[in-house]
Amino acid sequence: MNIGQAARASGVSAKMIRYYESIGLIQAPLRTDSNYRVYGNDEVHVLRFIKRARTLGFSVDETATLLGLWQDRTRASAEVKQIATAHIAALETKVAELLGMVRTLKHLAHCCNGDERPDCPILDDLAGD
Amino acid sequence: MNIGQAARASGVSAKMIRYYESIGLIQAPLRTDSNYRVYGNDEVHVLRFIKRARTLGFSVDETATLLGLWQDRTRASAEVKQIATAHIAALETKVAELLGMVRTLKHLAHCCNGDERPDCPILDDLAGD
DNA sequence: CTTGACCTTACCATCATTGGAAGGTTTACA
DNA sequence: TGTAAACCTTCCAATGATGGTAAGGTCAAG
Repeated sequence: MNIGQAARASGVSAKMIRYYESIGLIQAPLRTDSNYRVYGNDEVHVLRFIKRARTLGFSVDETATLLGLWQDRTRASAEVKQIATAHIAALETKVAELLGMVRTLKHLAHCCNGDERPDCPILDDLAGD
Repeated sequence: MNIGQAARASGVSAKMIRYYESIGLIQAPLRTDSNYRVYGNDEVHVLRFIKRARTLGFSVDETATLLGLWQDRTRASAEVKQIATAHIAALETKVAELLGMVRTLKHLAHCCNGDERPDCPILDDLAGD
């Protein structure tokens, strides 16, 4: 399988596959005589694992750790759960932050006439008035 | 006022003040004979405006637009409200995305024993099993 | 045999921010 | 007056994850 086919099969772009290889997240695959990377089903499986982890918001570093645990048949599920739980907490912190912004902005937008007049509580707030 | 004092007065780091100047978000200030930047209260006010806009999650580009509107006394508040409203929508989209991740992860974490055994529904999900 | 679709490496850009190095200036204190 | 600390200056590099592009080699179908 060429890198393009592996990309289509995994949902990870060829560009990112090369990048993941360059940072050591995945192993360098064998090459053909003409220097093309060659992938098999196992590699695609790994790429899909990575894709899914990234989709769930895990950083590449966390993904590397999860990948290591996945490939370690003697891992304790507690370790995985701990990473997931910490990630959930980080996501919830982020959500709370964003909701704080939303709350403030909604209040300001609600107070703003939004017409042709220049008076604008949104700008007043930004200016600290 | 030196850049360090302006930084302390505005909450924007000296580093970022120089950066904002370099990208044209703020005007280049006067300099002393020894080439030090000199700021006054107006400049600090602008920096605080920028700081507040960034805190509310506006991009630097959006901040530049808001700054322009702030300094245009004939602006229509509708224009500002439109930007704020669009930004609220973007934030809410992001929140929904994150909450989707949280929902999935909580479900998986709930199903995972989190003990010394290797069986782990979290990894199984990531692997696509 | 040519054409188009692939592959390769090697850069550059994004976005906002931080860090550091190397060197000049100002201030405070002995 | 000397000096050391705390400033300031510019320039360059890195972050994280990805997209883009350019220059060149390869493969497969017509």
